[in-house]
Amino acid sequence: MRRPTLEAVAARAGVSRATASRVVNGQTTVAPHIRDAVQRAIDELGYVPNSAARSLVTQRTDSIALVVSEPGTRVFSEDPMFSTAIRSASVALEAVNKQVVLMLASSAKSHARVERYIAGGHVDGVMLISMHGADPLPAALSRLRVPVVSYGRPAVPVDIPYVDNDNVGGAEIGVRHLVETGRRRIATIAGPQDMIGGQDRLAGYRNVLRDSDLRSIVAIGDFTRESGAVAMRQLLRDDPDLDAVFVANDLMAVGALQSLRQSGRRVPDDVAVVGFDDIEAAKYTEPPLTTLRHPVAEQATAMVGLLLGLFEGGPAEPVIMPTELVIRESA
Amino acid sequence: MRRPTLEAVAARAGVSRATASRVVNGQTTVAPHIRDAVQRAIDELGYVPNSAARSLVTQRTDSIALVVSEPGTRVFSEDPMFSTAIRSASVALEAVNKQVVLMLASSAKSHARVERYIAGGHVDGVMLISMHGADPLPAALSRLRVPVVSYGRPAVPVDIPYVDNDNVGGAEIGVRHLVETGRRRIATIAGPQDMIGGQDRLAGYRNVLRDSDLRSIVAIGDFTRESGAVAMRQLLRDDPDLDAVFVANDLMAVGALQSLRQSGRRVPDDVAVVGFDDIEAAKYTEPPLTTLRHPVAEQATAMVGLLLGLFEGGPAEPVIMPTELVIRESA
DNA sequence: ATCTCTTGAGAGAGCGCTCTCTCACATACC
DNA sequence: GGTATGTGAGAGAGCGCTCTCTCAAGAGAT
Repeated sequence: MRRPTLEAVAARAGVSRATASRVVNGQTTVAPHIRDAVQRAIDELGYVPNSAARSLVTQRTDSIALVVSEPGTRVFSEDPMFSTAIRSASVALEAVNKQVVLMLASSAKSHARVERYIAGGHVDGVMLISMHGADPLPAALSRLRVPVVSYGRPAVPVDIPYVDNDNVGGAEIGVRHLVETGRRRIATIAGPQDMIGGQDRLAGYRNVLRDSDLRSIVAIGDFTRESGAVAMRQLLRDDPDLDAVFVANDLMAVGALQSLRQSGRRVPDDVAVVGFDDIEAAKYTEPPLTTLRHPVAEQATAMVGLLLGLFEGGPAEPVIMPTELVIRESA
Repeated sequence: MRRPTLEAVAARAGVSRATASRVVNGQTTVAPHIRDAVQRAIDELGYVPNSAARSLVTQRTDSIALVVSEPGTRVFSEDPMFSTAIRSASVALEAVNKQVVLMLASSAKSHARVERYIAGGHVDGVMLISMHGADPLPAALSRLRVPVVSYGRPAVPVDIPYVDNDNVGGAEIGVRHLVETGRRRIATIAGPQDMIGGQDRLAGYRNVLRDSDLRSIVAIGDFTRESGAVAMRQLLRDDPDLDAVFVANDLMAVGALQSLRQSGRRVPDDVAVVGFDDIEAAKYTEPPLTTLRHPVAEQATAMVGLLLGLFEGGPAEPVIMPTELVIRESA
């Protein structure tokens, strides 16, 4: 016993398939009593349209690919930015009845897979989350003439609308806060330099130090807690007298705090720490973390809006969200 | 200019559509030189099969719904268990060329949406993650005769194979560790009692205390950091002399540690703390958290195996994964 | 040389739906 | 009363694919 078809509904209601289709798709050119009869048949049979058949003829799938170009397995699982963005985007898409197809693209092999899948017309549009600079995906997808939007500015200049926060400006605010509270040896733990976020936040740090005639002290991490801990130890070796550190994301800041504790430094008395992202965990560190907040959920929602706009044929401008300093106890 | 069809490939290769289809689907009953000709046509045209047309006739979609019945918005974003499970399941499914359709089911409204979608035959199978006890979804889906597996034992006794860890046993190990290290006033911060994990871990705690003739001191949280902090404050008010607390997940343990710090308690000297899950953050708390580890990634992979087994018609037994005590500094 | 059997390839139906085209009928206008 | 104008409903094509059925050609058996 298979699922009922539109044919069955039409037969039961005593109308043609075309009329049944009209009712299913909410067209208004159906007389009320006929509409009711069809509706009753639908309810009685438990009819649900076959999506494959529908998208075969409409050439739409009502699905959106959410492609996560994850930098590494650890970050995806641990960094709440990802889940928050995925969650918000999902909710926004569900609100307009689009399905979310989640694709993880970590290796070159999976890149090919994603590309093939998108090319296969399985989805109406693509949302790209957080790719590395060398990521060939944005360019490849943009070539496929599929509507694509990106969470975070693509590293390669490619014609894809995106939503991002003001990474440079945010970093400047954070570092300036350290300068203004009297810190003089301000180091930074930067993010990976093949990621736009990593580059921009480092640029913001450098901008402020240059203006203040302070020396820059840089260690590079990869946005994981572990790398933050390692980088902090290295910074302390390089310059034991540093009195502040701007960390490019909160996850690394958590690791940095641990290293500072292990080295006997008091935060913020000996060393002030400023993070970036304002993840939930930032409230629970010892001491609670001063950090830069940006509206991840709103960014994801805006990204959905951008994509929907693309469907309507509208030209889509990049959206930049503001960044705000949240002062807690670490700086 | 639209995408090339099988028709076009066949024409270019000078064969029939049927033969082209045979090559695309890797059937062996095609002479080598014809197969090569078709393959060349495919490459030249950049042909990709239309999935809608294919699944219309095969009645398969090669997609799996990953339904996350999230307890609350915060947990999904913050608890790395979710992202780890989602990630591992995705990877395992991609390995067998199945697509992952991510669906969040938080409200009753979205439950209906999910049910309709599944009923619509959009997917070949369903993986359910972490539902509440009152969740009607497992029963509803099982009624739809769609293959369903669950991450975590369903609260309602329903015929769905699942993968879980030994929550009761794990909790017992954790609490026994506290007893054996001389703690006498052992409280617990339990998880939500409408979740199986919440219930079972509390049951494990109670089992050990009963055997040891110790009094149980219980506060209930909802698996968020915040609720852990609140619950800990409450426990300290109720029984200022408690010397240990077993917390039903690490996220709440992080909150509990903060409350303990704020109340001036030293950990583990005054109060020992044992968590559950061994999330990455557990290594970075002050002090690092003693907790119970279970293999989330492996569980997710096993769940995929379970579902694939269901497709083959195999009867599927529940899989229970072991839990292991990781001793750090908090207990 | 005739018949059977295997192998490779084509013809064509049909999966379930949408949507254009067509037409019957009712209403309005001169 | 005849023509123009709507309006509601049906007929039927066709979306791109798979898969069964059919058949031609060659190999092997008698």
